[in-house]
Amino acid sequence: MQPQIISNISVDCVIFGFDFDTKTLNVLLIERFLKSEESSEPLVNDYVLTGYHTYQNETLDETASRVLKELTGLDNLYKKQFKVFGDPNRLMNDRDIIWAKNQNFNQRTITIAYYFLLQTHEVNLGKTEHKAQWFPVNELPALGFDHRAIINEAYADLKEKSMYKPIVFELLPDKFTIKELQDAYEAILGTEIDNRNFRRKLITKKFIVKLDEKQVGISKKPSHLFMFSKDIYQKAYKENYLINI
Amino acid sequence: MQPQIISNISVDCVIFGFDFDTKTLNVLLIERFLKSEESSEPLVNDYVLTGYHTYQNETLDETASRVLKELTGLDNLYKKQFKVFGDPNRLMNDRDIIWAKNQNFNQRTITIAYYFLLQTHEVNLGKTEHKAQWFPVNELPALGFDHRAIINEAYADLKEKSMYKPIVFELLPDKFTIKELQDAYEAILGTEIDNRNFRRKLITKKFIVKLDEKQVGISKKPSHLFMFSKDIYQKAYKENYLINI
DNA sequence: AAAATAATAGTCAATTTGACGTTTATTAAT
DNA sequence: ATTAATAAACGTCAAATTGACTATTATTTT
Repeated sequence: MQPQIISNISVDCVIFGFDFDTKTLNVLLIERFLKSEESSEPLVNDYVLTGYHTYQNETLDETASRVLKELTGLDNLYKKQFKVFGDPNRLMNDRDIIWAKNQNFNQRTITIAYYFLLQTHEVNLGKTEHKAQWFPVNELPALGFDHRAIINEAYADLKEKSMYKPIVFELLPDKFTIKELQDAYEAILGTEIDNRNFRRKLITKKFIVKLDEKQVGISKKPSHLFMFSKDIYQKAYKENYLINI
Repeated sequence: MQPQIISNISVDCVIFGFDFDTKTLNVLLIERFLKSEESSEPLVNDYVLTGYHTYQNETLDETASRVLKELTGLDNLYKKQFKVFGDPNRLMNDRDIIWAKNQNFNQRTITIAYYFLLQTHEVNLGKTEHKAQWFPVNELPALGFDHRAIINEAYADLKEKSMYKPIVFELLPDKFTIKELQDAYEAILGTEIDNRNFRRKLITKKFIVKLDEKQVGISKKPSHLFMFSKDIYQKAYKENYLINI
């Protein structure tokens, strides 16, 4: 027996992935496609976030994790419930109306939006039954519902948090180079950062731990690997109540 | 005809008020009282946040503003939708169960939590029909539902934001002294701040504008009044993309 | 006129920033 | 085996900011 869904409440997930090759921050979207029965011409052909309704016996966090796992197979990623989207007129454009009719829903639905952070290469796109695809957050395709607004708010939240919290590390592997860290910051913030000042600033942080390892398998001078120590960070954070407006 | 409510969705409001006399950050709570029909002894006697269900044709932001206005008569305050509380077992303790029976609701309800910022003296407590009262955020009374958790999360969010955003000004009048500003920071952060360094740091900010006015009606040396210029702040902010982890 | 008190200004060494130029370790090419 | 190419990594210096303090000033009340 299927668990019962709450029909007017859903969770939508903005899955952010940092792509090391293109050095861009990307969003994972799934295709929404519907073609006319008569003309076989596409009525709806755009992209949406992954999401689903909450089950009666499930927390919202659990819904988000379930939805993520169904699409990516992944667990235990950084997860942030950042905003609720529940305007009475969330479904406004023609494609949404066609889609809603086809799927037989017409109720006002409130969606709790989450975002997740990972590296694009962690996801095996071939595996999922949905047609899922990465898009740079600055080059999004046509999107259904209010999903463009949801992505933009998620991105704004991530951008802001990245400036004062050690959240970038969630987009990187455990072992990373300072250059990769800088690339991630530049992708998120959309700015260039002076490499020498960036290095100096980050390397002096006690919670950025230098490992006895270097990169392998690259041409040119291989760089040192570092890791982020959550423990050291949290200890240091407690003393440090500074106003920085 | 009454607008129709969405029975499984509500909004709860954490109303933060800064009290200039006690220099504390307070929360406005309303009494929840129910007495036994036989014994006339109180079955439920604690406090809760103000809140209500969303109407079908209303945005969540509108619900929050409506609920605020009903209790305080106020409009146009700083408002932040900060988190959703929707666990299947939100209503757990005995008092909640008695209350729920009495009010005839037993459905899983998801509540969207907001917080508002103001000065305690802006609210005329006598005017409201509810028994409403201010409590210091660190000395909360017995609370119904999961409202203690909601307040704590709101407070954590406010604390964090106050460290990197000019949000304290929402707790102060338009014209304020540097001492009042410091008091507000100390109340929020729960720390003492060196007065001389604080003054120096804040006065040098271009968006803290010194007025040609002094305090009136106080003994001792009257202090200068300042205001916060949102315009200047926003202009300066755009250039300033700094990592501060 | 003096006492009391809160506001406000100032000092100095230590640290952090911003804006640059230089050296070093590695691989690929000769 | 030497050299060219390239990205990593280190260094400099003046300016600005911080942290931890002491001192002065403008008011009102006595």
